[in-house]
Amino acid sequence: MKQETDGLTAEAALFHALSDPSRLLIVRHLVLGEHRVVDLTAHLGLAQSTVSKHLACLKDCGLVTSRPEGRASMWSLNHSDELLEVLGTAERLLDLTAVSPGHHYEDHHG
Amino acid sequence: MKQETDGLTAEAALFHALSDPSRLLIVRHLVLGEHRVVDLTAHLGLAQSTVSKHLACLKDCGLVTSRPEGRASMWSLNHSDELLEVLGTAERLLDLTAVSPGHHYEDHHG
DNA sequence: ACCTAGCATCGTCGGGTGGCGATGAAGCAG
DNA sequence: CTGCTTCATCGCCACCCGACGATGCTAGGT
Repeated sequence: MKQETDGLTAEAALFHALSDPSRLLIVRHLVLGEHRVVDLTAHLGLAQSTVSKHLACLKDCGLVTSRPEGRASMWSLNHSDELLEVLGTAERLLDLTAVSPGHHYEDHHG
Repeated sequence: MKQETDGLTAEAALFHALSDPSRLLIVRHLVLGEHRVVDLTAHLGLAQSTVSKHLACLKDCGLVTSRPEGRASMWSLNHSDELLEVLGTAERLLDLTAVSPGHHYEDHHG
């Protein structure tokens, strides 16, 4: 029998990982390639401990991976294709949602 | 100019709306069609106030809409196609994530 | 008019979470 | 070895959030 509840929780956890602006910023930055914690720290303007915690959160969901390189850790996305598809579809959904009130819809759908 | 920060916050809010098992369950139930609050209440086993709050949350993100019908409110999904695409891609991402790297398990849930 | 059904909202409470600084381990430079 | 850098973890704090019950409103039934 299929564990709907379990899958639901896992899916909720995945979305939770993406439900924070800082983490989204981290993900978008990792799209560009591997980055160290200190790089993300400088880019986000957050404390190093905060960034590490965010990375741990993303790692728990399997979205990112850390590769040790000397004293540093190189972080990168795990399944960037699917992840970007999720983000892209979400943005499209936002575009559809963000229609200004009072603005009437034009009936040509592309 | 484009407010990246604002879009980020909106996207985070969208994912936040999907980051709760109860809300995911509501969405999946609304896929089947319109439903009243009391129906969802019975289906989820949650208090009516809780369900109303979840629906308000989903409504704030533009994911659902309420249509007044008598004393009741019929709730339905807004952009079910794109929303289902987001959920589907997320599940696919979970499938990829659930596999430990280096160890290819033969047991796939299904 | 009166009661019931359905719903949104408010107040509350316990747990979860993001933010920070401090600490300690691990690796590079001298 | 000493010192510096980088990072993960811990403790703390403020805030957010999901859960509930209670309240009040509206619509339909009698």
